[in-house]
Amino acid sequence: MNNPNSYFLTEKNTSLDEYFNFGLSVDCVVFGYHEGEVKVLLVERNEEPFRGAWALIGDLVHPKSDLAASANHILENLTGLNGIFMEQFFTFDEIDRHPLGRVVTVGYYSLVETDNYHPVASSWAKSTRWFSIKDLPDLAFDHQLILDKGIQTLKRRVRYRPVGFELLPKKFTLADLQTLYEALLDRVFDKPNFRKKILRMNFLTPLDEFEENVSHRPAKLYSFDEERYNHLRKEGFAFEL
Amino acid sequence: MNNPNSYFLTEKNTSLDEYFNFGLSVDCVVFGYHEGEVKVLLVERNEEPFRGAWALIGDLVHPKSDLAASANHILENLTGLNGIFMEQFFTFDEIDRHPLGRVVTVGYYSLVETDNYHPVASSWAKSTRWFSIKDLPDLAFDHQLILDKGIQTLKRRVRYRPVGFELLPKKFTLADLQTLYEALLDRVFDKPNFRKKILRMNFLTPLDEFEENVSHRPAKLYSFDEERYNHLRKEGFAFEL
DNA sequence: TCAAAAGTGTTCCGAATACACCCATGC
DNA sequence: GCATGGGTGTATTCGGAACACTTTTGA
Repeated sequence: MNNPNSYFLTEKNTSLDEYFNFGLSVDCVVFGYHEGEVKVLLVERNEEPFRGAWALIGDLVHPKSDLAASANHILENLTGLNGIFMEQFFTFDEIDRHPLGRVVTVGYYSLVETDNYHPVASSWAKSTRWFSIKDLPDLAFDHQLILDKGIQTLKRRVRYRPVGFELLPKKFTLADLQTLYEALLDRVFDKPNFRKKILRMNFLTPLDEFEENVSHRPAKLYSFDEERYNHLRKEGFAFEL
Repeated sequence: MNNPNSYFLTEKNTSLDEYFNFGLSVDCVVFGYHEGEVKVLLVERNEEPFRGAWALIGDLVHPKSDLAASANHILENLTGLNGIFMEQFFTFDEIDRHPLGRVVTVGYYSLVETDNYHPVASSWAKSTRWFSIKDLPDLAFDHQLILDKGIQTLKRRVRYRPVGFELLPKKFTLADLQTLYEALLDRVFDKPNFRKKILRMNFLTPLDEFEENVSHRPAKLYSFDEERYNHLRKEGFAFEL
């Protein structure tokens, strides 16, 4: 396959073949939220290279598949959930980033409710574990870099788009939401003001239900108004506060 | 090369070889600004496929090179400028997106001062031309999609980060800056308020120079305070107005 | 002196901030 | 009744929006 008509082979006298030797992979930064902390799902590798090391969930993409399908596949494989929210955030192409060859990897982040998550056994993962993003182990490959960029992306994105829907259970209190935002943005908010601001955005539906078995006044439960929520997801908003 | 230790070859009984058949390319959305309009630089292809069609500036990446280097190379090649501002925005991996094989492309956008730009002859480009983003021709490959995503990225990013530095000449008036923002965000601003808002951000240095040869009161010229500008680039800000 | 665009000041209003206070529940 | 967190109201301040006005130039 030597195609002189290719528009890329400009001044170089090389054959096209030489160019088609890349490997492509996906790496997923799976975020969850539990007990006031933002978590990331990592796997303990059961194979060389980096056997025994913690790593992001990832896989080589087969030329007949694509990134989204591959990412969905491994996520479903590992969490038992499918149709998880997922978004591409960056592509890493350092020449030496992978010991097996020239592998370019595309980073995706996804958001899951940890309550729904049940780890699934897998041949290539010795174990999986949630880590707080404040206390992460050393990672295989350049996964530290990918993870950092993923966290940075999430933190930036949360200011312009709603995120709670994917991370919180169906019913939650305003305090839950506030704690989530505090964890994501790493700061505290004034309770009355947080409430006012969030409620004014109109993407919450107050329910006629309350917390139970708490030794204080039970909090009202809310759910997300999916329509309005998706609208804001597209339009964006500025979460100043 | 059949590596049973690869962590990716999970349940599939395939050899690793099969996976290393991707091509990788870069496509650059080169933005400029001239006479109150945001422009994109396109090339008229001189090679099959899509000979004669307009396309983004792009190239296959050689396995021994990387995305940034390749992008810089073709930009320098085509514009005569190097070290142009450039940022990755999305990766496109549709299976059938390229007629020559499985090519995954990474979109970059860059910002250039059209004043500095001088088109350079190139073997693979019959011609190059600036197009207003409001009046674009049909494009080769899936470049329409890439361009749309690039424009969308720029429009979004301009709200959170300063951009004028790369698009305007060294010295400019506040009206220039306002017109640029109006073109980027596709809306008009109130002059006094725009002024107040921009000046409050402190990234402009007022010069002791003025417009010349205008048939009205000459406007003061400004330049960007590079230090403060880069600081805002990193930190981000919300451009509400 | 007129047109045209630069540049300033002022008023109005809504939203962010800070903080005091009341309410409902378990123990 | 008291500790605990849920939930509300208000006074203050700041910034966005609208708009009227003055200034400086060339023709």
